[in-house]
Amino acid sequence: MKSKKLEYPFFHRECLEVAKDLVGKVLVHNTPEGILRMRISETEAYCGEADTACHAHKGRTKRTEVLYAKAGTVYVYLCYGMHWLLNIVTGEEEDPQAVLIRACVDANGPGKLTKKLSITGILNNTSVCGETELWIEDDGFACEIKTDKRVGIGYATQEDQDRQWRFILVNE
DNA sequence: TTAGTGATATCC
DNA sequence: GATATCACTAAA
Repeated sequence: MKSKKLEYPFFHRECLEVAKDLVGKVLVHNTPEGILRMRISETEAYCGEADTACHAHKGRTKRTEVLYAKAGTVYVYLCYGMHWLLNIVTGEEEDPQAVLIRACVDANGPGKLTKKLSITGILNNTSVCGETELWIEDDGFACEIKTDKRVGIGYATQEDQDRQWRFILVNE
């Protein structure tokens, strides 16, 4: 099966669905040095203002503005002063849902992932659809996916921390 | 286990 | 203007 670029309709769905479907897909970054490809092995869903773990849960700010954009928009966030975290906006415009790309095969951890792919804040507010330097491909890879609790969100309510909104690739 | 890092949000 | 916080990593 030939690789197929994922377009707007793929992201224009509920973030839990998108997060699950993104596992096993290939993240592609077209840099001046060449094209980098990495298979996504772990994602997390952040489902809007009702989700206390989501950055936008208490309203729109300068930082979370991007989450309100339309599906397929890239949200790159600098965390702890040194790590870029990569998110893809999903769902309806004006509804702050997003999928955090937590890890790829050969890059265990969101900070390492972005370092390997040369992703920085300049990609914030760009899109993964259309003519851009960053996109996601489906190469027909089928895999088993398991769910788990999200991590690193100790500030959220216990209820939200217990949600199984993390999706992990199971390697056979 | 702990330090380090810097943008953002929230408080004066 | 100042401080507290944070979806992390590396080193021990």
